[in-house]
Amino acid sequence: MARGRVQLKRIENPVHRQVTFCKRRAGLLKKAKELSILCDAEIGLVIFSAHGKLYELATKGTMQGVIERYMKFTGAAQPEEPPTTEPQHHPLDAKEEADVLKQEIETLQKGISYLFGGGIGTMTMDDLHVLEKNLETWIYHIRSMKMNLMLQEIQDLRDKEGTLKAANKFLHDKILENTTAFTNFAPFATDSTYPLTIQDGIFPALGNVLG
Amino acid sequence: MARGRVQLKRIENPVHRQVTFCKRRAGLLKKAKELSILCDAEIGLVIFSAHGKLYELATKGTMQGVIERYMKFTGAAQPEEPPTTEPQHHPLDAKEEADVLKQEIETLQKGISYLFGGGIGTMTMDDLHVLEKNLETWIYHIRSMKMNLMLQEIQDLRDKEGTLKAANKFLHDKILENTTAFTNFAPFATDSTYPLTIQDGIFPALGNVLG
DNA sequence: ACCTATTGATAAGC
DNA sequence: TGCTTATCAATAGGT
Repeated sequence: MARGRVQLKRIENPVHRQVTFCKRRAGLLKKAKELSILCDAEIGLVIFSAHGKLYELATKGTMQGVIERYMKFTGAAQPEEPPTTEPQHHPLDAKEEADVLKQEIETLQKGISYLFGGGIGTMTMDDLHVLEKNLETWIYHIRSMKMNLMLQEIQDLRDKEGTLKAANKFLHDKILENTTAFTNFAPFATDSTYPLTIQDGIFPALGNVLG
Repeated sequence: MARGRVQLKRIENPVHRQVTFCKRRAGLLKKAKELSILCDAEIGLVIFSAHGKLYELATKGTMQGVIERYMKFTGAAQPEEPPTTEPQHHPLDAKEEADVLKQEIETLQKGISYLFGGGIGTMTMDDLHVLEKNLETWIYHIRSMKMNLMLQEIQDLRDKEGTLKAANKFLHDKILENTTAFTNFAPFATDSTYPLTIQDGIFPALGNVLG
């Protein structure tokens, strides 16, 4: 790296090894964060020092989440994880659905309180049945709302696309107009081959899927 | 790093993003290996690309070993080995998903034929139970695939947005360049107030919702 | 994929 | 552990 090449071999001097470990560990964690941010990747990094100390980094969630996702890929069993009982906060920008979501979360909390307050042992079959139905209803609403939010984003992105395309056309027309007026002085206009259009209809079947 | 500083922000241009991902991923894996060798550390590194592909590195043993060691440190329950449910499909692209979808539809049709062919009256409770389970599985897969398709479209629309913004900037710069050269003959250039930018971050919380 | 100008990381030294 | 600096490594942009 600096002031002399480094052999790819265990550093014998314990002081040098410790210093290098600290520096390179920081560098590695930084690089991992950068990769995750720049390229939208989820990264889990676990480092055990020679002495057994743990250093970790998980982008886009928790290390547990990364491990579970990894497990799914490799086909191994997933670690048992208690279901998240804490209501996730959704910092949505003035969305009407946020209120509905909060209401649904309250419903869930009531169910949780009900479950842990009374204790499972004291619950009758009817109680369990009611709770089950409530949970099913809740899951249904959550799924619907997730769908709606995604559909909303798709629509807004399409709107953005339309606006940007219109802006492009406007600017392009301006260049053409200028070219017509000052042909001799605007040679650049003819080689303005920057892509102005993008394929449409990439997802013609989405309507079917979403329907 | 080189030839211009890099913003610590998601790279919008999908081509640049992919290229940078490949390069930096290789660099990160190399750095991790070096740290492990030089400083005698055990490292587990898991990288999921934005498209869902998995890249991993485990020094001094297997990733399973790293995960188990990590679990011991954090005190979380260790993964129970046995029940490998299904060979999970790799991240599906649109075509693969379409094929799977067709196959699932055939499965549904078989179920429908079964239902109406034999008649409900002739079906045993076991038959109904099997059919129910199949339908549940089918619904699950359909929902997953709908989610994936929508996420894919969101991603592609974001990519489109980046490209269009880049095109806008190019055209806008051309106009400015032209304005500088022919100020007296291009009065239009100064009232070129067409909106060139659009707010970002409209859906900052989508990750939470989708998670 | 390969090339090179630059930036970023870091080994030594203190 | 932190700071400085000489030097090497990583890599962004281009071909």
